[in-house]
This record gives sequence, C-alpha cells and structure tokens, in this order.
Amino acid sequence: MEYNFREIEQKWQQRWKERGTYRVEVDHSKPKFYVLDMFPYPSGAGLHVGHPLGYIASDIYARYKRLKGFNVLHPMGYDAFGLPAEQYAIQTGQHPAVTTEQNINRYREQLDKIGFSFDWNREVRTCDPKYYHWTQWAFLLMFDSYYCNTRQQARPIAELIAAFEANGTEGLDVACTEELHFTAEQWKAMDEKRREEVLQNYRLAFRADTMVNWCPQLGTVLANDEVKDGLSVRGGYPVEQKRMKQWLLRVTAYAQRLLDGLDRLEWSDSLKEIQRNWIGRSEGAQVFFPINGHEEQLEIFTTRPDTIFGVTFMVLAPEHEYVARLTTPENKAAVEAYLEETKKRSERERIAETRRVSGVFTGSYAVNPFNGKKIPIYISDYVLAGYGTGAIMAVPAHDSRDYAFAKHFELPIIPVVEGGDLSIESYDAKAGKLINSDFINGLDVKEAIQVMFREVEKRGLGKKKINYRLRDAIFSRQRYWGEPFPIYYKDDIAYPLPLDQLPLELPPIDNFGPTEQGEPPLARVKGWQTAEGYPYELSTMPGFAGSSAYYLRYMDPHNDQALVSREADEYWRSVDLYVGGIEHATGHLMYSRFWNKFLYDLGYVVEDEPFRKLVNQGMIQGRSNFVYRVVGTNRFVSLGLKDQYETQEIHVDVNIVRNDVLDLEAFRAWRPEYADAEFILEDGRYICGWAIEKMSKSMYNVVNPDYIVDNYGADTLRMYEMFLGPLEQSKPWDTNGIDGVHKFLRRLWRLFFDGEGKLIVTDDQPTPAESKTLHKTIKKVGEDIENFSFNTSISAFMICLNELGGCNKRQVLEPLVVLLAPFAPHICEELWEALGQKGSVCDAAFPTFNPEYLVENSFEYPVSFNGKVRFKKNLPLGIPNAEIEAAILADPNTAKYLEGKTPKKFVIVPGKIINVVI
RNA sequence: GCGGGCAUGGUGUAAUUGGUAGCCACGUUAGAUUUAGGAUCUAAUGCUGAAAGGCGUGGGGGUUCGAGUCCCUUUGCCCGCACCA
Repeated sequence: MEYNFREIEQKWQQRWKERGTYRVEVDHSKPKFYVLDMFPYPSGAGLHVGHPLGYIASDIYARYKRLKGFNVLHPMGYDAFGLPAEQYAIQTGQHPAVTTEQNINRYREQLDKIGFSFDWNREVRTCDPKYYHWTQWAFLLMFDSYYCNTRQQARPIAELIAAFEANGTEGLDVACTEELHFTAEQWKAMDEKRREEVLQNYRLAFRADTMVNWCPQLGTVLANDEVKDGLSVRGGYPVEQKRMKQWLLRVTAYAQRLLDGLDRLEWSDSLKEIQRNWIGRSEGAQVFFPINGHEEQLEIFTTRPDTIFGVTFMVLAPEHEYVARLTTPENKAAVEAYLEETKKRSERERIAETRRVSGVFTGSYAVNPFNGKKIPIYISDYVLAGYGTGAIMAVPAHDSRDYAFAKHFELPIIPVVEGGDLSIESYDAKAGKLINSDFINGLDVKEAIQVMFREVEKRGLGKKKINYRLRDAIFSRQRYWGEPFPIYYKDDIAYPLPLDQLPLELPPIDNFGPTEQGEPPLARVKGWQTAEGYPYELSTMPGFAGSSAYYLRYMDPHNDQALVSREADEYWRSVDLYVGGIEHATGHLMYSRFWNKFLYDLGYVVEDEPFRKLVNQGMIQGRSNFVYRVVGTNRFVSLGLKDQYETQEIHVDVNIVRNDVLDLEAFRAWRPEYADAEFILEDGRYICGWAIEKMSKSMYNVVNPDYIVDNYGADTLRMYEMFLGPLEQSKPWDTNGIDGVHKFLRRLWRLFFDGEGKLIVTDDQPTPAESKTLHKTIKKVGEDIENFSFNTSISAFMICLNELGGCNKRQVLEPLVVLLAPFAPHICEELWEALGQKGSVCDAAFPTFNPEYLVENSFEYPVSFNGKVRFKKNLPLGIPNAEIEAAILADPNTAKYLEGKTPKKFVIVPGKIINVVI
C-alpha cells in the first residue's frame, strides 16, 4: 500500500481536534515556552504559499520544544480591523464584519489543512468587543498617566495633579509636548477647561493640534510607518501634510528605554539597527540666539556646537511659529509667496525635488551669542518643522545643505575646521583642528564639541540635549472599522468613559464613507453619545492598537476581569520566540514594545520587553512562467526556438506548468482565446520561460497552499517550504523540486510497509553503521532546529535515509519518527501508531544523542605547523589537543619528518599516529 | 548621502566557522523495470580536456603552510533611513 497522505492527514487532523492534543494550560510542573507568530490580517485573497512559511518554522520549533519537555504556548488569532475590509465595504456596501468573518473562516480552513499545533481555544480577534475591551482599557490607562523622567516610568496623572497643586511645575522633569511653567497658585486659578488643556500636555494618550500625514483618498490620517515615499502603504495613495487635532500616544517618552532595551534582545542586528535608526538618537546642544529688536530668542538644536563661530545665517522651517513675527514689512510679500508655494508642494514632490535650493529672507537678524555678529534669518523648507526646534544655525563651511543654500544666496562661508576645499564642497567630517574660533582654536573637533557643551551651559545660552527622530504616534483614524475611543466630549473637553462601561461597542452602520462635511463615518450614527447625551469621539483607533498587546491576551484569552491575570502572566511572562516579517520593524514591533513597557510601569505585566527572541522569515517571491506567442498569430513557440520568431512574452498560470513544461491541454482550457492555440514544440514538449517576480494575481504566479496539500500533502508542503533555503532569506517559490521531499516521505513509508500495507518493521539489533547514522542525525537535527536551520535538518534526514538503505529495524525507526515529527507530524503520527505506540507522537521524548556511536577507528586531523604542531579544532575521543601534539613530537620519526615541511593532516588511530599527509 | 546585508554549478543551496569547495535536492543524460507513467531502481553530472592534467566560490590585491570564510579595494544587486541640523 502506497503512502496515502490524504487519508492520513485527514485522520490525524480529526483526531487532534477530538483529543484536544494542542490544548495547553498553566502547568507549574513543567518549564514554559511561548512560541508566537505575528497574527495575520485576513485578506480576501486567502493565503498563498508564502504566508505559512513563518508559521511552519514556528510550528516545528514549538513541536520540538514540546518533545523536549516544555509546556508550549502556541496560539493563533486574527488582526481583523483594518483598511482593506473597509475600502471593500465602501465599494460594495458589504459590512466589514461580514467580509472579515468570511475571510477568517477561509484562513482557518487553509491553516487547518497544514497541520499546525495551534491551541485554537486561545484564538483572539482584534475586532471582537471582548478583545477590544482591553485595547480601550489600555488607552484609558494611558490617558490617565504621565511619564516621569526622574523615575523613568509612567505614573498615574493624579500624582502630577498633586504636584501641580503643591508646587506648580517647579522641580518637575516629565515628558511633555512643550515646556510649561506655572506656579501652584496659577494652577489653582485655572478653570476646568484650562486645566485639561494643560494636562493634555502631559498625558501619555493625548489630543493635540499637530502636523499629520493626511491621505485624502483614504479619508484618514496615517502614522509615519504607514507612509512610504509619500504614499500610503495600504493602497498607495498620495499623502499630504496637514495640521489637525488628533489623538496621539506619547511614544517619545520611551525613546531612550526603547533604545536601551534592544541590547538585551535576541533580534537580528539588522532589525535592531532599523529600530535604532527610527528612534534616531542624537546628542547635541540647545542654543538660544538673541534676535535684534525682539524679546524672544531663537532656539536651535545642533550636533556641532564646535562650528558656532562659522555661523553665517539662520534658517527657520516655513511652519515655524516665529515666521510671521520676524518677517519685516518690506519682506512680507516675498515671504508669504514662499509660504504659499511650499504649502502647495506635496510631500511627494518635496521628496522628488530633494536638494532643490529654495528660501526667502525674513528681514530680521539674530546675534551670534559667542561673537556678537549680526546674522540674517532665512526661511527654507530644507529645515523641517518636525525635527529639533524647526530652526537651525547654518554653518555653510561644514554642512553640505547649508553650503548649497549659501552658494545660492551668495552668503559668506567661514571655515572653522581645517581640511577640505571649500571652493568645491563643504567639509562635513568630524575631524580636524578648529580655526577662526576664538577660545577653541587649535582644538580637535571632538574635544571642541565637549568644550562647547560646557561653555554653552556655563554662559546660560542653552544646554546639552538629546534629540530623537522618533515622533509621537498619531492614534486616531477618521475611519469606521476600528476600535471606538472610550471618550466623550463635554464643552469640547475630552472625558474618559468609566472603566465599567467598557467595551464601548462599534455601532452598526450602512454607509461607510465620510460624511458630506468630511467627518468620519461614525458621525452618521444617531445616538453615538453617552446616556446623558454627550457625543462620543468620532474617529477610531489605528491598526496597530489591536496588535500591540495581543500576545498578552493569548495567555488568558477568556478573562473578563483583566487583560491577563497575574497568575497567567507570571507563568507565561513574555514571548520566547516570535516569528514574523521584517515589515513590522518600525510599526508593530515599536508600538508593542512601548505598550508593554507602559503596562510594565504600572505593574500590569511582569516583563519589560515583550519579545525575547525574534526571527524574521524571508519573503517568498513568485516564479512566473511565460509562453511566447508569435506576433499576430495564435501560435506559441517553445523557449529554445523563440529567437527564430518575432514573439510576445505572455504570463502563463504557473499551475498549468510543470518543471517548465507547459500542459498543452490545460493551456487550451485556460482561456477561451487559447482554445485553438497551436504550438511549436522542441523535443515534443513546450518549454516555458521563467522569471522571479512578486507573487501576485496579475503575474499568474500565485501558488495556493491548498493546491500543494491536495497534490502532495501537508507534510510535503511543510518540509518543502523549509527545504527551500534559509528561513530568514527571501527566495522564490518553485514547485519544481517538491518531488524531492515527497519522494523522501514515500521512501520512509516503504521502510515500514510492504506493497500490501503489512508492517515489515523488525526487532533486529541495528548494526554499528546504522546506529552511527541514527545518532549523527539526532545530533545534527537537534542542533539545526536550535539554530533555525531547518533546510539543513531536512538534508540531514535525506542523508540518513540514503545511508540507512533498506534498514527497517524498530530501534532505528522509532527514534527517527519522533525526530521527524515536528516537520511532518501527520505521517509520523501514523507511523508511531503503526509501531504500536499509544498516544500522540507529540508527547514522545526527543531522542537522546549518544556520542559513543560516533566514535571511529581513525581520524584525519587538520593541523598547522610552524615549529610547533597546532590543531585547528578540538578533536573527538575526548583527548586534549595538547596531548596529541606531545605524542606527535615525541615520536622521533615524525618529528624528523616534520622538519622543513608542512603537514596537512595526520591520520590518527586513537593513541597512535599512523600517517602524515603532506 | 548615511547605515545594514548579499554574491558559490543549469536551479535552490551546503561547507564541521580558516582545513579535500559543491553536501542534500531539483534538473539533465544513460541504463534497468514496466502495457503505461508526472512510478520505482542504478549510474553519471562544476567548467575544460580523449586522457593525464588544468581552471574554478562577482573582479583586483593582501594576510596565512592553507581563504568561499579574515583584511583592503572594486563592481553588481537587495533592504532600511533620508534636506534629521
């Protein structure tokens, strides 16, 4: 009887479900291990073969850990709020809840076919009110907290209010939108509205008037990580900058901790680097420049205070608050024209026109506080309102952008660091001796920076300051399909809903677009207000809200008293292994860390970081196939002969091509226009061309995992996806080649059963060679799984089978089945049962490796010799290298032989050298 | 521009981490078996050459007894950030 994967897989998936094989509970008698996949957004297109890659890897690891005796938490759920379902709803009128439900069911069906060890009892859906109850809860907690820089943690806002009442802002070091100063008396004199405005300056979830990424086509604002190259990540629509009142999360309060935390994480260097980059810490000085004829001073941030004697002009961002104030009457027209012009340029145009020099003079002058020189103040859009203070001191000699600006406006360029040729370009390097710089002349740049930090503070001109590129996260979306804010308004003051009224459920709606007045869809809902008639917030939370703490919810998914119970959290703690795509580097992975640290500060979770180890699986690209139509005909010419004709390359569905050979009948049936296609064949076959492209419908290169499961089985799919190459590497899917692993499973099957399906496993003792093969495989596979090198472990299985030949001895096959079970669970369950074992192979113990079986009679040892014999690695047999070295040199013949020669290898029998190979 | 990564047969890849380059598969070729095969088994398969041999890890240089691996340089590709002061 042949290996019938369809029957076997169905049978075991059914049994796993009935027996609850993958259910897991807190069990203090076992060590825990938490393996998590980034939960999917259930899109309408269903899964393609690339999606399960990470799930398969994590499943193998989870199953392996279970064999190793761990209590493994391995849950799955759905990130179910989001733009695509809502866009679809706007187009079709179908409620997103309905399409989302359909998509989830489809995903579940596809996932089930692959045989994952998920505990589905713990499934979460972000759009479920029982789930988003806790998203709203966390938001209210943030609303009710501020960040104390002194203690480096979030604290209840009540403590801040108490401090205001006692001393005003005196002596406070807290995270805020802008530095405020007031006394206790002033605080007490404020009315409720004014007080709330002040508190918004400190709350961790707060409302502010801010520059946002506005996407008109989507009708909503977007976070920075949702915008790429001036286009929305979802949909690819243009995004513009706009000032709007929005909810934000004060992520910047955590910038330093988010940065420091990275050092303790087992994440790839590249991913950590992306996060460091995104946080963008830079050390510099805040310096105040007096302005001629004005009370105010101009605050700037610079990382190069050493170049302050080279300042020849100042530049403000067009949005800077001083712009109007500093513009003199005679320059007013020019400035206004410039502001108008920059406002019109979209983000996208600005990126495209990078380095186009433009700007305008305000007519005002600042004074260099170090030498009293008068310096003109300009406005230019090369200075960004969002970074630093939105104003800079320009040093054209040592900054390329300032240099370009100075050249364009014919402003003076004063060198203050030796080196470079200023007639060609600015000298930006942080190296050289200072010149033209008064008391820092002769110092090295690095020294000079430190001296200036001290000098700026000593003279009261400013202070040393750390600046971050990280921005506070814009937290509202003018959309329907998201978590409603548990916020209502009275007198335009935002009030939190009492916790016992959570969840605030999303009301039904039938028109999903914005209103005629441009308000969010929730404005259409009559009665979207509290019992007392106060209106609720109209926007909803962004996609990352629901995904920021879902890993905590899996620990205790049915708890209606808390996000997670203390008991569950103390047992499961944090995710030991997180597998997912690198595309979440600056979004989800940043917000989750922030969210977790916040909950940690307030004592709701016990771990400071959510994801201890993280593995990024590579993307699976498509491998497209082409046919070549002879231009103007319905004849198709095979790849090798196409150069003899004038042809047109046409994508052909990869599912009707096998090993690049086209299935002619299937092709004729594919599309009506090809029904009477003719073919010019080579060697009786039609060979298709191919290319690596993104996997997408339009390229006809999408391979559905269902198709692979139906034709080869889930076990083959699982193994082949791993065999394709290193997990973290991007690689194309190529169904050619899947026969290799499928053949492996069939050969394995035939070791157990004869043609009639009779078990042919014997109880004979294995030979030393067979034992050696087995233990070599146990060692290799164990190490490879630990290193996430699944492709090489599959090679190891194949080598094992090749070496075993037809060995069908129980003592070899039994451990092998357990070893293979994480990769191919269905067939291994079947074989395990056939061997007469009770229970699931999932509950077996990972076979123990016995090094004795690997001992050989002789070894070849690579050495180096330069007067002394040196072994390049540790030798087997437990003999110390030094002992063997001594033995070699003690042998007079060998020692003589070695003189003037360089041996490559020694062939050694334990205890005795028998040969030296030159 | 700054930062990170990659480059090995016709293809995907492997290399005990500085020690016989190409494991394991796919594909290809030949043979066996079969009514048939998208089945099974056997053998060959980096390039070149009849062979002996020579050449070979993007290019150039270096360190080393020895380099796919380390260093310098260069080319090409991928990713992240980007007028970030």
